[in-house]
Amino acid sequence: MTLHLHDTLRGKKIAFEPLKEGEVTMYLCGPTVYNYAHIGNARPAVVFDLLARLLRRTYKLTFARNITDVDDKINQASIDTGKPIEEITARFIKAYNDDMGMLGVSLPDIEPRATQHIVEMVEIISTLIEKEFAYEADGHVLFDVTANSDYGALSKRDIREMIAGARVEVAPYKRSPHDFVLWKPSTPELPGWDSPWGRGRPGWHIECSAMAKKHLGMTVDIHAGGQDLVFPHHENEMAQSTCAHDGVPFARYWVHNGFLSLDSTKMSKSLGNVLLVHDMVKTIPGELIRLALLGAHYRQPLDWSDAALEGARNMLDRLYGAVRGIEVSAAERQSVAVPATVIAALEDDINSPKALAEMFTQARQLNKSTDEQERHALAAGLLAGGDLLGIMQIDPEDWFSDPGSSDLSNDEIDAMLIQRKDARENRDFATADKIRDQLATQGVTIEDGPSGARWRRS
RNA sequence: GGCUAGGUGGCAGAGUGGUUAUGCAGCGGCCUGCAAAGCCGCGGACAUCGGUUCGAUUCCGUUCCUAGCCUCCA
Repeated sequence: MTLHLHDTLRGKKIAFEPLKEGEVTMYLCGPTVYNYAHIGNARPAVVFDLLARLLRRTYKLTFARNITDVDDKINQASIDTGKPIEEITARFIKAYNDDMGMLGVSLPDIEPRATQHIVEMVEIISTLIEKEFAYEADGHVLFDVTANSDYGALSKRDIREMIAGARVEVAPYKRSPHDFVLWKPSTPELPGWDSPWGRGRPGWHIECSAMAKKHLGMTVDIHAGGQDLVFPHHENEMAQSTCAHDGVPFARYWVHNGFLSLDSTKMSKSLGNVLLVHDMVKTIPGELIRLALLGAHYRQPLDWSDAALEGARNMLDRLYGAVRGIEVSAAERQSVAVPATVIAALEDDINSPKALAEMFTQARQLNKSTDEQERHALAAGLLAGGDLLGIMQIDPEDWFSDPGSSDLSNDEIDAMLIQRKDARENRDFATADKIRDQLATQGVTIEDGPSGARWRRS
């Protein structure tokens, strides 16, 4: 099985072939840095981090994830807080990378910022005007959607129908209601750059076209993002780029992740149900959040809840439980093969739930086996699979003994276990069970095995 | 209203034109001093109504429902 991806433009799953043999370029629409990332923002970061890991196994990958650091919301945040824009963006870029890092998301190869690509944006806009795909009106430069016959292909929309159903008041300077802004004037107090059309700032969509071209070339292999970006953002990017490049395709595969809801409702600030990753990682292990995000297929809707998190914890308990007590060196887990079934599942359009199911199948084989050599090999494979998925990244003992907010220390637990061991050896089961019950009330479970007792927190 | 994606067992969540998902929960058994963990086994599902077919949860169409988009948004 080779990698297959669901391509939004073609509307089906397609065998993946990069433009250049052995090399892949991928562009992901990253954050607008005016606030902390919430759990919904984390989904594409995690999903496409997994895709990047998968691609790096077989290709030389160049992965770009942009930063939108010029935007009305950022301007508003600056006005609201009285802090300079640069201070706000710098702070939230760092927070974003730190928070995503806690979820096992690696940094991309390139992290281009919009404000550092104004020249390239102006260049594309000029080209579009020259080729008569764009026009200047009332200080703005707008893209003329009627000049692009393919407009609407990505989001499967018909411009004529859209015009009929338009709900928004149309700016008077637009020739057609769906023409979108490439460049707009800026006021003296807002960020702005000199351009052939006066001092102004870019529209939202143009940055991705400019940065993708500069860093990855006219055609990227994979363009990724959230489903909500399909229209208008990606539709517009595609229109700009293909028109500026005389029809050269902009992206070979468009992949979009589904939405995340929170307890079956949309996350929104007005409802006050926004979960920030920055806060969550203070009390929840990052890889637990990551696993919960990978628990559903990336294109499916995912409902975030305590139950979902609980389910992920059970899964990690089972996986860690399987490899617990088996020593696998770091060098070994790096060199050993990831189970083929896990790879196959992931190569089938990033089917992470299937991949996890295969991990459990291997875990059961491991639990079943009494042959130490076989157990060791299965554990190593399981850990290698964990490395690919970005889970099982800590020592199993630490996983099961993390004191968290408990006021009972690990040493105290060990001491109680020694007392219990003595009691058991004297066949004083009443005392032994009393100790076990006492620990149970504090969330510690004892597991007696052939090589003595071990414990875990639940 | 339009477009897109969905509706699977108690819950989560894959998949398939005829045979086991997987995890949690439940039931029975093994193991254990008793438990826990683990192992073995069991039950239980494919929204609705039609159609195609020897046979459909899987393909086609209807209806109902849900989510996203159509305006900034992962």
